[in-house]
Amino acid sequence: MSVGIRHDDLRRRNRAMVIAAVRRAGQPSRTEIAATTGLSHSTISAISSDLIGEGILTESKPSEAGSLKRGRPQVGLGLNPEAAAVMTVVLSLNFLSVAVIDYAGQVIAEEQRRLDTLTMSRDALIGECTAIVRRRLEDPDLDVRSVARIALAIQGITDTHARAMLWSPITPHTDIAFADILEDEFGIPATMENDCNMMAIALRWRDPDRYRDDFIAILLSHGIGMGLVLKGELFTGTHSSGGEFGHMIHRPNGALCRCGRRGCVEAYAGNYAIWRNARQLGEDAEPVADVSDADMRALATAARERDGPEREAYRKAGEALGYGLGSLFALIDPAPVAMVGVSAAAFDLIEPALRKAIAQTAGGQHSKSISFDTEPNELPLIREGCAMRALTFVDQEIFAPGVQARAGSVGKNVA
Amino acid sequence: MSVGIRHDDLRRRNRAMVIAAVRRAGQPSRTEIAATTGLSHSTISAISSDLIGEGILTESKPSEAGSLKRGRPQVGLGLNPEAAAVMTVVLSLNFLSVAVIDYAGQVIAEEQRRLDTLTMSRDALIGECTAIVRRRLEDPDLDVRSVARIALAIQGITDTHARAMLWSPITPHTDIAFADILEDEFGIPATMENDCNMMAIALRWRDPDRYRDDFIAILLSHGIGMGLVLKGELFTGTHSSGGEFGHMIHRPNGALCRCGRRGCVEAYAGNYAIWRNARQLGEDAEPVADVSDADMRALATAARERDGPEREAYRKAGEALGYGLGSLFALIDPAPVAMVGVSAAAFDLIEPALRKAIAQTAGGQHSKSISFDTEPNELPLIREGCAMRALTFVDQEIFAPGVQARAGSVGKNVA
DNA sequence: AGTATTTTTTCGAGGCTCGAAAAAATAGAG
DNA sequence: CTCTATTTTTTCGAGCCTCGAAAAAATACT
Repeated sequence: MSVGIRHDDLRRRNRAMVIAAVRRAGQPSRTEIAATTGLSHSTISAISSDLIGEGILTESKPSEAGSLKRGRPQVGLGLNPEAAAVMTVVLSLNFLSVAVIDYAGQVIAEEQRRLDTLTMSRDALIGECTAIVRRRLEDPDLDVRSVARIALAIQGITDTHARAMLWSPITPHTDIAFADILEDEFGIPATMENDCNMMAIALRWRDPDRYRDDFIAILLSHGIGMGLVLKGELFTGTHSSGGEFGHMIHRPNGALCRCGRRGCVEAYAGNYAIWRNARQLGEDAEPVADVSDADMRALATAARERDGPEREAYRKAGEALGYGLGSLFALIDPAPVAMVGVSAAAFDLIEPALRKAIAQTAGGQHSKSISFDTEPNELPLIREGCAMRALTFVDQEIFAPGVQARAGSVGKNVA
Repeated sequence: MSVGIRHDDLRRRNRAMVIAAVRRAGQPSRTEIAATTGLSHSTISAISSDLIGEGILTESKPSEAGSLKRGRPQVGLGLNPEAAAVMTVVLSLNFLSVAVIDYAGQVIAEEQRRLDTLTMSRDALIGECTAIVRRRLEDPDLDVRSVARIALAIQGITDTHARAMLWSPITPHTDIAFADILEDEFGIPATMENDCNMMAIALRWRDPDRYRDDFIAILLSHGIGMGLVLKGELFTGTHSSGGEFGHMIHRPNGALCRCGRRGCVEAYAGNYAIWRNARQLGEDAEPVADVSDADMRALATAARERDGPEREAYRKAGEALGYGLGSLFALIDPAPVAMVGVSAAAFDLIEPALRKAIAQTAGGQHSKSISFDTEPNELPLIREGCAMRALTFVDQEIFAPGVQARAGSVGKNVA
């Protein structure tokens, strides 16, 4: 059950709030912070004075040259880039990418590597990850005083506590406790996140007007993934990262899915499924391991040129996505959707069937008003999401510590 | 965005916590409350002294005669039944039921009425509701000093803010702002809740060990409804009460649903659907308006006796529920399920097909371990849920007031 | 140079929680 | 029957925290 609020929690929470306000607003003045947080000027003054003294925030002279106003000019508060750094590690099919990011959110170093994730041994996969992290940490060019947090992201299922990868399509191995492994190796707190959840977080930071309290990010890639923000919080399953939209059942006993089951949404809308249908291989055909982005783009071009099996394949994908979204909307009500990944570039081919299908569901009552946005490139989004997740952890747990972790409502998934 | 914590919020929150602890635990001593809330004995002493002085709590001599312990005996704290009262109004098909409940949760008066909800005019329906509430409020036998809150529940869809019924199967009329109507009429704060959500809340109070942080209540009745608790909070849609499990799509373009669409779970598992299949009327047959509980029980008996269309109808219902649950579990991970309503009494007929279907979904990976519980009688559950919801509102908003409602995380759905 | 205006800091007041110690209330020992 | 050990509850002063009001700071306008 929820736990009492101690007197000392007060300061901690309000510190966290000031830091969060600065991270969101960019260069807010103390007065602006007071307005958005609802705290008094005196309190904000005291807290920001502390934070500046601790090197967490910095004062920056009025950024705008056009200071037309009369009185004492506002002085903006900004995040001190040198207060800390975080590292992101994104592990995707045959590709490993890390970045070091300063406290203000700027990338200060990165490194990428191709690897054969599908055939690598478990130890080799882990070894590559730790090695690349070590290289970045030991880079003498980089004055990385303090990497305070590492956030990993992987396609697939992670556990609720963001400690381990439970299953992933990019490797045959399961249950790898990446967070613990990195923490043991480097002594830096780490979390293991789901890629689509990070996409959702990144969208929220990129465009808070459009993606605020309720929205959906769907990854249209080899598999189908989803990141869901509801009521301002990242939605996760009770045991796992959850939100396995791609494995909702579209047609009982339908097409063969990569997961071994039948009729999943992914078995109609994943790249391999579109490929399979376009090649007319039949719904029982074994899913191929990978379809290159170039091949997918060729498929889309063919579908746009003539009415053939390619176009029909995209129609089926749209239908599956539409019915799936309709079922999802029956549960959560409609919300803006961002389509991310290679096939988002072919959304023109998918959309008509999708809208037709969704209109036939209870959740799609006002299907006209549901807005879709597309973003073909998922990797930058995932990286940004990881960075923001790691940075907000630092904001809260390192720069505003003091609340003992108790049973109950600990660790809200604030997106 | 979230708002700063003011100094005076502290006391309010801790007051609310003490009240909540007493409501949960029954007759806890101050020492026990200190232990569960994590606050110091001094604080608990001060707060409970206030609350007793205000007539909200009462001291009760050591309830247990067997006070074997050595030192000063604990004195239990209880809710003062006279501190307030709440009223519940449950509106279901052809039936209206109200109850007055004291602050300690005991029913002190009730009244029930049959009506023909399907054919009544809008005004007549509203009139019946206000009339029955007025009779209870004006009852001279009852010393109802202060009904502090009214909670209504109805089958169907309500809005997120618990103000209005948006749509309900029990009446052709839509968008009735029951909460506002009652508030205007009687000047008592009211909310309009979804029946299945109230079931979920009641289950949590009845059996907190089984139904704690994550569970599902499914109403198997004429229609199919769902109440969902995730991470300790009632799950609602972004605009409506949400959780329209019955209208997730089971088979695209499948059986005709009462909602006018095709292939919804309800079109296979609702009473009318089981009836239709048992009578072999075909999937396009118009759903009947009502099937009596007696008829449903007869159907179940027939299905148990011989392998015929009745048994097949229950099998199809199980299959639809199983695939639906599988899709749901793909999103939220498996959780304990309570089946409520007439057809829960026929769960033996439903379960085999349900388990078989769920085992074929991604969400049902460990389908063996998913536990189902049945409760044939929904009405008492709904009433209890309403009562607890209204009482916790009183706990928080009347007896621990002081936090201004701002934009942001206001009104958590604590189940 | 003086005044108006806006932002930020300072300072005392009032609250809240906490820990330690005292007070209260009982069971058991002699 | 008295005294001691034990447990619960209250009391009290200390230490923080936030707040409002007033002062100080920094600029534009006249």
